[in-house]
Amino acid sequence: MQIDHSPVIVWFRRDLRLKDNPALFYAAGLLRPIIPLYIFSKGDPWEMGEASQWWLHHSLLNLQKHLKLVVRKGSSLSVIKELFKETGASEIVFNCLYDAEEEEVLKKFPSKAFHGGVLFPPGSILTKEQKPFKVFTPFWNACLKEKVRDPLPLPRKMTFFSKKIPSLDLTAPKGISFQDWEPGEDKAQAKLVAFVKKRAASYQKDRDFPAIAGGSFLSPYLHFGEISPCQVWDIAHGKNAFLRQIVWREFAIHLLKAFPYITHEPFNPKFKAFPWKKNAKFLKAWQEGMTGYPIVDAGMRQLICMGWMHNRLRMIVGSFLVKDLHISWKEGAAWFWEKLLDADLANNTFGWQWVSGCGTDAAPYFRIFNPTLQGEKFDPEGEYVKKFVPELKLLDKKWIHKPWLAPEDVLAKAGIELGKDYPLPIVDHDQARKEALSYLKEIS
DNA sequence: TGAAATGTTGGGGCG
DNA sequence: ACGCCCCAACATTTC
Repeated sequence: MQIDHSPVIVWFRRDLRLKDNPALFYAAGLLRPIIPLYIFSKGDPWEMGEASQWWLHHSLLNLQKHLKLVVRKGSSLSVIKELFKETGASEIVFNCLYDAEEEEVLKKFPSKAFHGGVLFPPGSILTKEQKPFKVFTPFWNACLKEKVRDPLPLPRKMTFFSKKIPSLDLTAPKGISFQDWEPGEDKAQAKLVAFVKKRAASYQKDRDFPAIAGGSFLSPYLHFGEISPCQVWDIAHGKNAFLRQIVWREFAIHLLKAFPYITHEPFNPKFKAFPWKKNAKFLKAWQEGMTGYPIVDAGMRQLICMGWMHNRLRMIVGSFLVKDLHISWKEGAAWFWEKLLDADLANNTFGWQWVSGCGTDAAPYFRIFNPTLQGEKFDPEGEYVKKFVPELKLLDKKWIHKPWLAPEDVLAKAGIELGKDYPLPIVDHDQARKEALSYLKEIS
């Protein structure tokens, strides 16, 4: 019998790990030379934002330590075609992202796709009527009834294609760096273990308070596949408050697969008529964290300096953009896409449609966050605000979430002149809220 | 994973 | 002691 020694291409995308990587595990099991490939895909309509590019760069460097990664640039289809020709490869394998590109690859090349990045393949969790779930809780309950696959170990033996073939050098994106983060599979694993051991038990209690490091900080690792949801499920078994969040991610992925248009259109068609405002000045103030509402500004500034924002703040700043400034959720989604290390098309789209009330299982439109009350409830000491809005550092906690109401002498003592050291509110929340509610009436 | 507006109740001040 | 009123505290409805 003739033994097949032709190489097999493992196409890495957002599964930048060795453990629990079904495509890689399969390829290793073939006992044929592996060509690990990464493509900087040109012409991608969702090209990565600057923060994500930084993360990706470091993740690829990390992956390169363990594999002979071939790095190319171009359209994925032509790069793959070229590589088949150059190497005599007989097959390409990958983990699905459920995008249009991979469907083309499946059609055009001998290939095999795996569901390495999800708990369950999109389309496999359905209602009794065999339709996608549109409400989270029933989806969650349905997931709990299913068995999540066990994580795969490291492939025991991998042989890499030995012939030298062209590969681009990785170059760091310029002028950007985040010290709070360490990309890489090992770090992801360590973070998960530390979280489950030390903080998962108090997650439910702590998760809403941005001054407390109550979360897992796994989102960028999950986005780039340095850790898989199955690994999380396995280790965090039974920690349901936390696992719910993993299932929100799953829910968003399944929804985007079922309704791909939601990246650019509201799921609820009534919202097509919403009179969104174009206001460059307000948008800029929001982006820079200069709205005059301390909790909003703290969140927006955390995003810029950390490439990440606390979940509670994502809701608050989202609500503010959409319901106080009346600017479209798409502008918010675009800014998050640019600035988040964990920017994820499914999560980002879902989150923004949720907060603006036009999505599936969305917050009802009239559920409008009051930035002052949210601040007082979830950052009662003002620690979070003071960390990211240092010009308010000396202000008493009584006024920290509403400096425009503070008496003159209190402001003077804290060294703050409103309108100079820190902005006055760019809109009046109460009035903006009423305006938003009247727009709702118009469209419903 | 909200908050404002409106309704209800009950304690206490006061004539 | 009694009724009246005020309003805080809580509950319900509405957006």
